[in-house]
Amino acid sequence: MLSIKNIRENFEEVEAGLAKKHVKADLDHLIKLDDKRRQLIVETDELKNLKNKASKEIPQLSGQDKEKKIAQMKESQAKSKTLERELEEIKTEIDATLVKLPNPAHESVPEGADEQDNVVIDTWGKKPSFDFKPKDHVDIGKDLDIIDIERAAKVSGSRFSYIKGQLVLLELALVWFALDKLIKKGFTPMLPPVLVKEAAMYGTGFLPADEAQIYKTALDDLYLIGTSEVPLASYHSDEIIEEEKLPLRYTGFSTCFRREAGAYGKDTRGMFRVHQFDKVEMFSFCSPDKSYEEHDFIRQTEEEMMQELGLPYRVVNICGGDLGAPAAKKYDLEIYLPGQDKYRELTSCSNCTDFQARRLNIRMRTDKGNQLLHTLNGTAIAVGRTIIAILENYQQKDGSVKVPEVLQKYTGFEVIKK
RNA sequence: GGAGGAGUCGCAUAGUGGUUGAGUGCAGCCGCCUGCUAAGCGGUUAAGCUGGGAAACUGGCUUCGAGAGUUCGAAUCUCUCCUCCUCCGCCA
Repeated sequence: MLSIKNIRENFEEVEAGLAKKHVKADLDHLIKLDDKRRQLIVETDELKNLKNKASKEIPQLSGQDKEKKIAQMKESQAKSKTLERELEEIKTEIDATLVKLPNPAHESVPEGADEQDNVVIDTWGKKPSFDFKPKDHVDIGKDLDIIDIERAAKVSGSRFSYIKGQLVLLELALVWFALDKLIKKGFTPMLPPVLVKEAAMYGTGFLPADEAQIYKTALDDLYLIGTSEVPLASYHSDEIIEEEKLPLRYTGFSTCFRREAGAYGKDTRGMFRVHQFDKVEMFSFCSPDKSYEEHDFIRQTEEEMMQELGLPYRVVNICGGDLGAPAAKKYDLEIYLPGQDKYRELTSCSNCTDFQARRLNIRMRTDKGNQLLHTLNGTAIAVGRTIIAILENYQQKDGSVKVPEVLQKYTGFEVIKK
């Protein structure tokens, strides 16, 4: 969320940042509303001041003087209530507008309307060459009996999967691999709740923007998280953190749930786009003047993991029109999938600046007073998609799949085979 | 799910309609005292909004789990909700 103060003080910058996201907002109208709000605050505060004084005087008075004063206050309090109601309405209107405005894009974000305009800034690794026709993960999984999508459809519907046998151990190996690395880099591991209250969804900016993507429970006003970013960000809500403790880094491992509404035709084959998957996530609470450094750190960490896993990828700077509401800037790592002969999104990391911090009320204590901090998130390992990438990139002619070397100490085997 | 109890300024507590601009203790910080330490004495320690002022600074308002209500006036009374605790039931 933006603050009205920020809009007043950095009008042109905010306007430009929103324009980059292809969002048009009537900021002039907002400022007019805020003028009215301030004026009403002055008026109601005067009346409240009067009230406070009177409630000290009244007990000292008696008889007619007392009756008179009470009658007088009755009248002025009625007026005060009316003004306060007016003030509430204006505040509600301002907030309703602000909560819908996305975080303005950073100046280093490329211009553009959609995916087509994202900018590839780096490419790593060599696409594997095969002396046979490579299969996609669906066929590999079926042939080795380690992925069962048909039975998942029977039990849960489309876009679900069973992971079986050796692949289960590969998943856990990936999780261990990520956690080992991140703990060394100062991340505190967390197993967060996967059901959260509405406030956590609003606080992180998934509501109201992405309502259609979120599962909601029928009887309990709780939402299933689409990423552990939600409970990790909310962990410190309404807190003030000492500046010396920043950056505070957490890594959350959780199952994630996404409705994938509006993706009906997309990625229907296999488990690339499913309703449920496991993910190791990085999250950082950071001082505002260091957040772009931290963003690079998170991106580099993602790249290191891909390199150690030996998966060819490219880095994409997401353009303004393709950015979500909370992010001021975002990088995606796209992984090469031989089964599709394409680079596909595997991880992404965002600098949300103070957008989530304002909604969640997370500040840092500095010598110069308290101020909102910045929040950043990045995928460490999106397990499902990483499994796809490993199966397709490490497949062999005989139908078996080699285990990337860095994972072998966790799996205890070197090859997945029949 | 049923029955009770509780939520006050970092922690602990006082406070059942009006001198509460929320007191006291502990802890923290600063100073004094002091061979050292301890003790003692004095001061100080929340957040948000808003007005005046170039600024230093200064005035006002709000916040006692959250929201609504009663009242001229609510930490205090009423209602709803949230969280935690105890007991019973059920359960991985």
